[in-house]
Amino acid sequence: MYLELQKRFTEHLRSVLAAKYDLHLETIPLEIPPELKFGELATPIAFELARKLRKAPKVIAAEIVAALGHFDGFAGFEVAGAGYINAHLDRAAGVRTTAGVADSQVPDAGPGAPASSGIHALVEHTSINPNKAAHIGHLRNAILGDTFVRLLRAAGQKVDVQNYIDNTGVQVADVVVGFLHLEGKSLADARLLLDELKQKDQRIDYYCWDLYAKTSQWYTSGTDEENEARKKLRYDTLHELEQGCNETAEVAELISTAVLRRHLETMLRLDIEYDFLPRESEILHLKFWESAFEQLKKTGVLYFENEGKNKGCWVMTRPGAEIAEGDLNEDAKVIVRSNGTVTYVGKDIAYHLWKFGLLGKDFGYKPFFSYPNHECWISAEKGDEPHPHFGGAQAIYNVIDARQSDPQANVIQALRGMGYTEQADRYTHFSYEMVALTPRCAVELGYDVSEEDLARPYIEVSGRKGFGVKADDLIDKLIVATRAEVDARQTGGADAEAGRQKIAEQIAIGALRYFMLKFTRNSVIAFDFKDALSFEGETGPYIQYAVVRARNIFRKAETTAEAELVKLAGLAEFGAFLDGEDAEDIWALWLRAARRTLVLEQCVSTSEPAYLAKHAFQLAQEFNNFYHKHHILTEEDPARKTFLLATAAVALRELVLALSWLGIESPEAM
RNA sequence: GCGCCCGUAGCUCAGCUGGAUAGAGCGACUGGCUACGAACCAGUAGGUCGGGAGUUCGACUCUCUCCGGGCGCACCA
Repeated sequence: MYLELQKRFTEHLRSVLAAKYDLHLETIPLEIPPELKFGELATPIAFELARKLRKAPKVIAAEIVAALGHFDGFAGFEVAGAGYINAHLDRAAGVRTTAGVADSQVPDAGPGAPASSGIHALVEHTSINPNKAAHIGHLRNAILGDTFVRLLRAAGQKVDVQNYIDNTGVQVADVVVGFLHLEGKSLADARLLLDELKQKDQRIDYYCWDLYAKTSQWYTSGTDEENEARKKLRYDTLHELEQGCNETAEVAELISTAVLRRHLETMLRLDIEYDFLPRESEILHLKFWESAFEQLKKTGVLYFENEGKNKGCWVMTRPGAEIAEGDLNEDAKVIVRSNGTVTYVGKDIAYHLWKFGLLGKDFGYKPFFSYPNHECWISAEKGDEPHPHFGGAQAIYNVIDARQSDPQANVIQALRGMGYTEQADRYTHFSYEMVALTPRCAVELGYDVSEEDLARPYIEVSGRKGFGVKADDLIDKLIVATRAEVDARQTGGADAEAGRQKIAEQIAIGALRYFMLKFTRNSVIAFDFKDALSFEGETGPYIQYAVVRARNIFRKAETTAEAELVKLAGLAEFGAFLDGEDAEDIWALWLRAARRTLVLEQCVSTSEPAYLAKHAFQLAQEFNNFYHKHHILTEEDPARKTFLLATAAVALRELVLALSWLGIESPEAM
């Protein structure tokens, strides 16, 4: 409702300015006034025009207000302060629109839907190296990505979710080295180990977590001579993995696939699902690079360097670099090494051409992991038929941490250089800062923390060092904590034993997801159990609790939210309930509820889910406030009771919807 | 050396394309449960928005500079 009125106000204002001053402004600054007494919508446009029109802002504002007249949805306009133009909404009309059934549905491609609807988007997130357990840093990635997917879908976009699997990289090679050479095991042993872990209900990703840390340490723990040999072993192993069709690669395939399954299971606990898992092995074996290389040479993005330190390499100019014609660019990015092998960025360019459907090649597809409602596919050299098709998206979003912004910029630069400017413009590096541990948390976990690290505000998590909090451990810990709370409160009555575990899980996941989403993307999260295990204040459970409170009202009143909204529509007159000191907080709640579409559009256009997290919290806060002040069930005036019930109904509807966009369930009881 | 990010209340963070008196949560202190269950609510204290200069009618927001912290800048992935 709010977004719609905002647009109408802007349009009307624009036409007034055109008629009155012959001014044609592209954008008109709007703001939400600091207090409700100033109205619900305001513009400081008069300040801007003061110089141009050689008049005082107050005079201009008054002239504009006079010209605005009256139109639907607005109660009136006024000049305030030094020249603000404040718009007061027609509250009763606003309530009617907001309560309306049409507005309660997820905005689809229709009137009022965001401009971005109808786009085919591709979101890549999670992308954990399949050589160890997922940790809290990966959780931030996956939760941000999954939430953004939900937001895009809510905005009417068709979204494919991809999780890129680097199954032939050094990280997997390291675990294989550890397995074959450090532990002296074989391919047959790998099969045995997987069976054994399965039978004992143990986690292969946990096993690899330790092995990876051990191997990483092993590379540098011998004599210089030994270390040299170990390093060689490492690169030989890596090449065997890239090559494929050998026993080492088979071990890698076995272990990495098992770890990958574990990652999918971990993410499923958080309600995170994927459509497709493209793997690096297929990008290599299906020779994606060869096709990309031709295009890159043809368009002149890549050139062969004949001199300097990059002699013998195919290189590209870095973004922003200004090199005079004919000058040697030593700073160029190497894409093909002098030995003919391609670098990571090169492979990434090929992969991204595929994402936009510009490569002229496709993966093979095989089903890999079944969700209740759909199948997740994985890349294969020779796929199954029939299969869905992925790639060929109009817009892509890569959820990758901020440290990789340079390589990401290189890929975008390459696309632009090849003439794919539209695609480059719709390529979003959805970057976010890392999750680190507070020194206190690290000590608590029993890690050796140096004096130097103790003095820091936070310490970076490192899979290589085995330093971090594993995702499943954290989830387990959260569930234990929420279960204790649920039991202490006897949620659902003394005999509701069965349901309590489910509720505890819903609350635990809600707490975790909200915790990862409340921070804006570019702030480093210094992880601490105290904060993450908190269920009070600005947390997921706080919002879930507001939902439960609202539901309890309808349960006790023996009615439903939907029925009460219909009843409100039948009420001839309720404007009186929206006026006066006592009603301000009620109107504030309606107004907040009406801002949903605006918030959604903001989140999508800025790639920032945190705004929705904040919106949901504020909505819950205003509802709790309302809940406390106005006792609904004892209200004697039937019309007012209907109005109050409808208010709770809208709050409930909006809270549940906002939580669902955040990937958080709304429990029936708490 | 070059590039990016951050610095706002004791702590953790919001602050939309510059706009009205800089907000929230936690922590501290005070008060409120025989209410629609207190995972809640009300109140108090707490800020030279890292320092300085500039642009502007107006700067937490833009520019420059300095200080402090973090992360990138491979023929590694």
